[in-house]
Amino acid sequence: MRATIKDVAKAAGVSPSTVSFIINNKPVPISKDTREKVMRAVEELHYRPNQLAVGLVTNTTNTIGLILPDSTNPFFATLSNQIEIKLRQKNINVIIGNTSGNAKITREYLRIFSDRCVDGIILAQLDFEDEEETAKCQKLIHSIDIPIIYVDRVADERNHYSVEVDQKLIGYLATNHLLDLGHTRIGCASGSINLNVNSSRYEGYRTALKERKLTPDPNLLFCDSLSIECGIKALPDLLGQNVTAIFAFNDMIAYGIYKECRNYNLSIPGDLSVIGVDNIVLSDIIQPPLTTVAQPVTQIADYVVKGMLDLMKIPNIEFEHVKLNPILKVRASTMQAV
Amino acid sequence: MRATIKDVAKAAGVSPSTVSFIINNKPVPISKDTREKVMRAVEELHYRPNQLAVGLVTNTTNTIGLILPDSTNPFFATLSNQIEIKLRQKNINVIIGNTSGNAKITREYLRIFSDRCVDGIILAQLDFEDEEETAKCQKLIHSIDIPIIYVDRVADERNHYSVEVDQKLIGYLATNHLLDLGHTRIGCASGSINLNVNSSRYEGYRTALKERKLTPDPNLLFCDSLSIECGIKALPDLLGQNVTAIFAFNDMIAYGIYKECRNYNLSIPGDLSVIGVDNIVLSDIIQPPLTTVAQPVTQIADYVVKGMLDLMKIPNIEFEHVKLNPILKVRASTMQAV
DNA sequence: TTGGTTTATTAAAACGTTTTAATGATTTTG
DNA sequence: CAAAATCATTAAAACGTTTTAATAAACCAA
Repeated sequence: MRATIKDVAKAAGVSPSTVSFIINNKPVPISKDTREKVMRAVEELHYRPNQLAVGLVTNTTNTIGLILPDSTNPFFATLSNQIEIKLRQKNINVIIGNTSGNAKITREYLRIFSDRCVDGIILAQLDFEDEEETAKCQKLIHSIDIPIIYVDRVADERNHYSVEVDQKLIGYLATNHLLDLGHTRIGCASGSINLNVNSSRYEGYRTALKERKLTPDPNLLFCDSLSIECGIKALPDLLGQNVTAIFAFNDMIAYGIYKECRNYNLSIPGDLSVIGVDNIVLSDIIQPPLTTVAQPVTQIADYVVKGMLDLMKIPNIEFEHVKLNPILKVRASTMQAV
Repeated sequence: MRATIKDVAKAAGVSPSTVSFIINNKPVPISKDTREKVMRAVEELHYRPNQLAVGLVTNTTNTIGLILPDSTNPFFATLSNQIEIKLRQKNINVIIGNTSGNAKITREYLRIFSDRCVDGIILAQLDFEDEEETAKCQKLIHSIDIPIIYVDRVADERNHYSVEVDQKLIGYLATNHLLDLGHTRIGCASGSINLNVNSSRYEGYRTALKERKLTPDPNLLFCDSLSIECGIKALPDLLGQNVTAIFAFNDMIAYGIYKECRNYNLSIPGDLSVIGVDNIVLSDIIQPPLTTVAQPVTQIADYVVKGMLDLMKIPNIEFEHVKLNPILKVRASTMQAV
């Protein structure tokens, strides 16, 4: 049986209050003698406060909830890992909820985390196929009154603290790189275009084309999901449109294209240039190494954690909207158009 | 402000007990009328029970803690993802602790999870460099009296429920495959040999060699960590020993070897056969597709979840020790020795 | 000495639930 | 019709903490 504060109190011959004051270092005068007695009892009984009880009375749990689409995706895996490590140093624990990008599950986790009295929530996607669903989530977020930070996949709203990467710029950088290499028919392999991430990247793509007086061809946009399968499906479709390069909206999609290129006996970048987004660890290892637009994960995590700590201190602090810049990593999957 | 059970009781004109009985479907007679009044009040106030309070009195939190070395590693990412999804269906949440394979952090998480009254702990590594540290962990586990399941990286002990993959068989299968192809000087790129996973795999390797009357050469064992870096370091070392094939103790190590082979202008499998362990998603996409020994992640997760649910129902149920078989996936990174 | 501080400690309320035992009201039974 | 049984509801204790206000003892100044 776990020792309680009463057990400690009894063992030390003092009251529970005294024990509480001592273990929490409250600014209350305590005689040297009792302090020692209590500390000894704590040691001997291996006493540790029950965090449920502590949470109930203090109304803080030193826990934050992290809601993300898929921790299997290396980008989110790294992000959540970094967040966890940084928060642990502040004695804050992380509960994770994977939503598969599903609005219902997102709401479920919002409620669950709220029921558990987390001190804050980090939300990595609030933006769904169905606008109505998105609205429901927003409403819920508003009603559960917990500090919240949006990260990475940010909806268009200014009522929350947010940390994001400039998604348009991602599209712009990727497309510009391909244009610089002389490509003009550039396919896009995207996730659902109803999602902000994707539409923003696509917008960046269009901007880059227009700057060079090129007209974006809507047939060059293939939409599915941000996964390997998308790449596999996109390749034949886009080849049919005679593209010489593909802008994959993330590295996973690019991997799918790599895989399918083998079936078509196409060489990258000889027959097709490919550029991705995220700069997953393996993109440097895959053959040929993948040119990609990196999102500064560590920096994101830094800002998110900093923001969360601020928000926990001063709940109605003025919201910041951090926007970070992506970085183009040129490797060997893109080359001059012939 | 969140509504409490008292608020609901007041709104419905009944006592808190009545509300509690109703929302928890207790086998207590309740008039149709009050039931309706209460349900209406619950709806209107958006009442949801505070889980801290519930946990405090019921002594269950519907939470389990998952302790693993590194959720960034795709194998563990998939494992934890699967576990989370399956447990969510039983209304159980998962708290994750990443330890980086560090015994101190492991103990810290054990204590934290215990403080939070998790209903069970799934522990994916209990086996460290330093035996003393391992012992300390064991002792701690014993003292916090919470259902626990060991998974994947299991220490040599029979006092706990465990789910693991036959690690010796992994080594044996990998080595046998290379031997079948005519390789005889086979290097090993391993994580620390003091860890059970690695020593077992190495033992399987030795067994396979001996079965063919070959003497294992200790110089062919390179030890570092189960990461890309290990592969990068291992390659020059093992090439110095004139190996024709390398058994990488996981796929990440194999990726490191792939990467480094480019610097040495070596072709896989032409100049060097490589086999990995884990069958990470990307191993099928990397060029050449990696031959590897797969661990049945989904099955592991199934057994772990099943075991945990059993254990939560009957804490002193007889311990099971599930041992699953690995599966050899032959792809294109291994070929006949010349 | 008296009364005011300071020092050290504690009793008791509070946090939001569940659960046991008690209480009334109603119905059934003999 | 009284006693017993059933039905519907509630009061109060409990879970393990923190925190406020109260108490008691020791010290000090006038």
